[in-house]
Amino acid sequence: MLNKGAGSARSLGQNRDDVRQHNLSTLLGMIHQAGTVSRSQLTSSSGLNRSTISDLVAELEDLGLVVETEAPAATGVGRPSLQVSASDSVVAFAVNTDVDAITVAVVTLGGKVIQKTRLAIPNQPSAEDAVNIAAKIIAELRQDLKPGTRISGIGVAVPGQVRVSDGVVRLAPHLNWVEEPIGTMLSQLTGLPVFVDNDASLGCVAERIFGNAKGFSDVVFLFAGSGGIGGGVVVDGVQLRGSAGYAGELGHVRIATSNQRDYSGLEGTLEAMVRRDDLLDAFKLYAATDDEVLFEITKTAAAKPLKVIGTQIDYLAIALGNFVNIFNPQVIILGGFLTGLFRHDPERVLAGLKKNSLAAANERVVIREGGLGSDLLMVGAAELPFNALIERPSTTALVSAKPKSK
Amino acid sequence: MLNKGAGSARSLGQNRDDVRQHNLSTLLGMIHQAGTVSRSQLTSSSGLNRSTISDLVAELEDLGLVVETEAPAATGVGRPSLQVSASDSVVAFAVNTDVDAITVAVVTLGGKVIQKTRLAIPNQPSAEDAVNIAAKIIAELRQDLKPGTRISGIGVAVPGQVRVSDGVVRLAPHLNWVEEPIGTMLSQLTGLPVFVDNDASLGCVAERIFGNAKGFSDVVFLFAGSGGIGGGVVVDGVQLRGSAGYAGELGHVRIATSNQRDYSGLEGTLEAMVRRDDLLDAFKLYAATDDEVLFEITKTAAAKPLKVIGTQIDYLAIALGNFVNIFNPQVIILGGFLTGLFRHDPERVLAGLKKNSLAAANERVVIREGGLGSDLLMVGAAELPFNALIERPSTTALVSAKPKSK
DNA sequence: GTTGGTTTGTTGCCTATGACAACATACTAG
DNA sequence: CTAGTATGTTGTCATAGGCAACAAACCAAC
Repeated sequence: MLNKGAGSARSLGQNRDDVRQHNLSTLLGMIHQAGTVSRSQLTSSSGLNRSTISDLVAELEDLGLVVETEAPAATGVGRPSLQVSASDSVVAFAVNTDVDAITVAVVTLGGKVIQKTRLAIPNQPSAEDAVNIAAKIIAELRQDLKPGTRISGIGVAVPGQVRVSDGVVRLAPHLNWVEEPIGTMLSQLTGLPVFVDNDASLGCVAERIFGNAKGFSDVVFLFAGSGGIGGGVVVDGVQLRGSAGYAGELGHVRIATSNQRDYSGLEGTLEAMVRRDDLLDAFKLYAATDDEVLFEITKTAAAKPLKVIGTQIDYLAIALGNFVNIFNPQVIILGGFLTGLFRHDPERVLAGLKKNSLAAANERVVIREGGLGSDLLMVGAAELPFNALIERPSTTALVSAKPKSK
Repeated sequence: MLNKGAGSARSLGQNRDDVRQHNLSTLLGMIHQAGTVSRSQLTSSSGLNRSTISDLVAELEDLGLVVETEAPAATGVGRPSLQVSASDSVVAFAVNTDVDAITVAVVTLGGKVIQKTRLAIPNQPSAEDAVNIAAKIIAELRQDLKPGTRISGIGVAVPGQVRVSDGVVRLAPHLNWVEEPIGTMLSQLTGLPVFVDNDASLGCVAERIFGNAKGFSDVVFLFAGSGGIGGGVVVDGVQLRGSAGYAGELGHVRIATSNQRDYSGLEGTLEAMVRRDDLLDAFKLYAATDDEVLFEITKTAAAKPLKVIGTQIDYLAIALGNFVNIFNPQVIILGGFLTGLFRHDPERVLAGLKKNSLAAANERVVIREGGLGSDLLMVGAAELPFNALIERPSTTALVSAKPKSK
């Protein structure tokens, strides 16, 4: 029942049946991303004929994936176009196994988080504990789902390196997990398809589809929290995964000659030079929520913290310069306390970025804060099972919410 | 007549006609890459039906793009399959505008270099000079083409940052070119479609299709010469280009805290820390061919050069570690004098790579030397017009070799 | 040589699906 | 209420890949 990650099917020969699948997939993807679109919009942006759209949408409706509704507010000349929405009765579970808590959410195909449960955990949970807790919460949430709801699967965001193909966590330093096959474990407990990926990659996915990177084809995403710095990259509209799914480890890119180490033991990396703990030390805070850190970074006027912040901004700018030279993105999304560094002195970040990258590559790049807040990872994780569904709308099996009460 | 670079058509809706185009394109791509394949191989690797392959190949033959021949040496049971080859009468011109010479070649659709002319230039040529010289050589080579030969266009490899979309060289430090629209210029002189790209990116393309990265979907390519260090990346089978075509500037990635600058003025970058001139100094050579440098690096036993070489190896390893963390490639291809550094002490390179990257990401990566030698850039540059042709086999116009002698 | 087995090429027919055109429908504008 | 416009619906058509049957070209064994 364990599923492969969003695969990268190289385009070979194309049977005629594939056309239908491709078009269904494309339409469902558009509807998923937009939440609600009119049929005429689908017609123009897909380039297909009106009658074809009609037929395809009808098939998606038969599959129970989308819902058609009358035009709500009639505006403009001509007959109002029918609105097509992703069905709210198709959902995915999103799981985030963090150091201090396990969060589970129910996300609809339209991208809305309709339920969220966060269970604080005293200490580093073992993989087994984490999976058991997640399975328990999922079972409870599953009871509360409306009748008729169907589940496409479970997406898990893990702060560590994940072999996407089979859902094995290779190394999660903060959780102290090594070679944990949590995909298989969770799949066995729940009977649902499970997909696992790195948390930052999923944050990137979420920002690209529903957040501040929406509509961009080349995106660099950086997120910094208590667990270090993670990254995600979208290249030409596709999430960067690499040959085994470990690509995009932007926090572990070496940018300085230093023996400071990051949480994975690498020297002089972005994660080693830009540390939340160093900020807390400077603020003389010994524990703080992310919001408190953000507030302090933005507002502080004391000399010592300002120096630390300045140093971190400069290192961040070096890393951003590297990423601009490597990826030539349209937009860079910053999340976590990197948002604070950017807010503190945007000009310094931009100046450093320019200094550390080629003029041609940096001339159009824009830096933005992330736009999804606390739902970021939930939305991103849910994309994993949804992607599988969108890739094969007519053949992907959905699981009924309440198997017993048939 | 100027053409856009190998575009990244996001897959929208698909008309039924597109299927035929897609399949023609896929087959022509396979034939181009293989040089010669049997029809049965095409059948199995495309997944299409025998009869469909028959029909498609016939269409490609009608278009004059491929040639079918009887099975040469009958081997194995069963009826021998017809062999399909890329037509030798379809060619592209490849141009490389380097600091000290302009090279022009004629490359066949099968990837063979059938003519090559290298004209040494005393000093940095202006863009205008370079284009005029290239146009002149192209005109001469065009005279010598066999009657019936058709030209798909011109591909130009430039050591600098190129806006691929319209063939403008934004900055080529060694040539001292700024904002030179050489694509348009050369197109006007020759009447042929012109495509321009960065030389290292094209080297990567060449290695991926015909060289030591053949068959890999995730490749990092690094080339070092007298002009500095350039890079190219293949992600999931697709060349990394970025939003405007400047991606893959791997030589300008900052890896050290240093005020040494590279040729583009950036501090502490790979290109700044791994310099050919530093090696020449250590060898007490004041001018040397690439082969001489390679020989010295591999063979030297003197203390001072050994130290320089060791330092450069360590910096190279840091950069490679970064690229492994970022791209999780299957293979890294080294070209130019980086080949020498690798040959000098492969274990040191590999150890440094491991030290500077995550275990999960580096566990399967392989480092190889480039396999194409002096034809590298010619083959790579020719890929630009060929790619345009392969993308649209039935609608891309080919130009006759001798327009006058009609 | 002959026969059987195997693989591939060719041919004619079938089917699925997107395009198209004609018509119906639902809105705005005046 | 009429004209104009944009969209949905329906039936027909054309196209291209699948398929099955047959032919062709090879090998192996006797």
